[in-house]
Amino acid sequence: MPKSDSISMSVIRRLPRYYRFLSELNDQNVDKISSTKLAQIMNITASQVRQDLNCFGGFGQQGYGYSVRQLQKEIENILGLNNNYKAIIIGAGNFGSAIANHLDFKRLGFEVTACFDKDENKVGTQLGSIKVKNESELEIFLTGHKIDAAFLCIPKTSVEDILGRLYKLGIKNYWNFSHYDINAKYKDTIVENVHLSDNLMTLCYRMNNR
Amino acid sequence: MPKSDSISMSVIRRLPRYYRFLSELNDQNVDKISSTKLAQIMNITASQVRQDLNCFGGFGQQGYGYSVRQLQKEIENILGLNNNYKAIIIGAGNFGSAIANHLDFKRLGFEVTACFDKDENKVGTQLGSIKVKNESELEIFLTGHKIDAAFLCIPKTSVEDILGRLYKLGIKNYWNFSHYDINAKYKDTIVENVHLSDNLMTLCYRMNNR
DNA sequence: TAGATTGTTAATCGATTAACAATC
DNA sequence: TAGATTGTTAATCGATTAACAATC
Repeated sequence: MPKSDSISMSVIRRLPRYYRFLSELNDQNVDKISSTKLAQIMNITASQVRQDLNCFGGFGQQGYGYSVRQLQKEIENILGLNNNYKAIIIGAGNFGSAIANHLDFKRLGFEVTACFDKDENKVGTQLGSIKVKNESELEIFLTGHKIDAAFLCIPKTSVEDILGRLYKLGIKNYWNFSHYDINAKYKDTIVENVHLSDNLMTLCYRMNNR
Repeated sequence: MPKSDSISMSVIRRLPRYYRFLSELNDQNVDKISSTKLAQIMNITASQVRQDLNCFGGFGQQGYGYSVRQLQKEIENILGLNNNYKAIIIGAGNFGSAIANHLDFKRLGFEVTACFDKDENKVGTQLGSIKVKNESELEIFLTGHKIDAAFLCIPKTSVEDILGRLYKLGIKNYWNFSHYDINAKYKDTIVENVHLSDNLMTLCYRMNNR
């Protein structure tokens, strides 16, 4: 029963964190929790917890609190984690294999169905449970399969070309590990960027300005 | 000539992005730029550019703009990118090797001087230009070398133990790829977290709520 | 019913944008 | 000098926190 309209990005980016904490509480067989208690654990304010949750509906019960299990399920639905979106990984290098091997995509709303690389030496090798295909097969593959998103694990210099091909084939959702500004080029795309070097520079700043 | 006092995190997290764009402009031999032009390129407002930069000093010249080279250098200093902070990588798995092989630490303010793993099969192998040491050698190594930061590329379950050891040995700065809440346990640490799964869930939300 | 805790409105705080005087 | 563009103050906007009436 979403109230939505338009939820602010600040709220949205906190949802995965709520989900993590609720999953943990659920695993510990905690079955109810108040906004005050949850706020304490997460190190935020109770007001924020209630405001955030109420963007999507009244999941609590006055005088009682929230059902952990129910709230976890609600957020799971809000995030859309059971969509099983079909994704492909572009680039079977270190980052490609890092995410393929360590992330539990199923639980994050995705299923990775293929991986592509242009390096002949990588083609045919195994990336987690899937086999690396030659990048030249991209068009054939995407014509035959409905793919929802692409995870770009290639350097900025390689993005331009491959992005053009992916976009032409209808891919509009990207998880981007490069510094290429996808959204500037293609306005109707949804892009989440992972800027590791920006993150590391921020650490450097904070160390430098302790 | 820092004005500082206390710069907000919003501003700080934008600095690496300014630095990237300025480096690029500099590489293209652009030697002056106005806040309006820079804002255009970066897709933000000119007001924000001027406000942000003026947190640290008056780097521009009225009627002219900013010297690209000078501004890039200023931000480099603000970020502290020439500190050459000594860091160690904990975990020689996919993420450890991904960052070791793909990030140019020197240009990001760091130098990775060692890598540790508890897996006997990984010990002795090469990670980029450094050799993987056994985690049991941690204490000996850290007693002999002044290390400024640790990059944790291990799963949450392994963090507790190793973090206790690192903290005891005086390491207070962390780049953290796990979901372990370092700062909750050790208040006087500086921590930058990389929560890839949170990021991916956000992509899922945005696809689900297009 | 009394106690607890939500949902929601109002107050505060901080961040972004606009405006313009200072000045190169 | 006239034109351009900064540095900075003021206005606006949005996000967070506080307060409390509704209600389980």
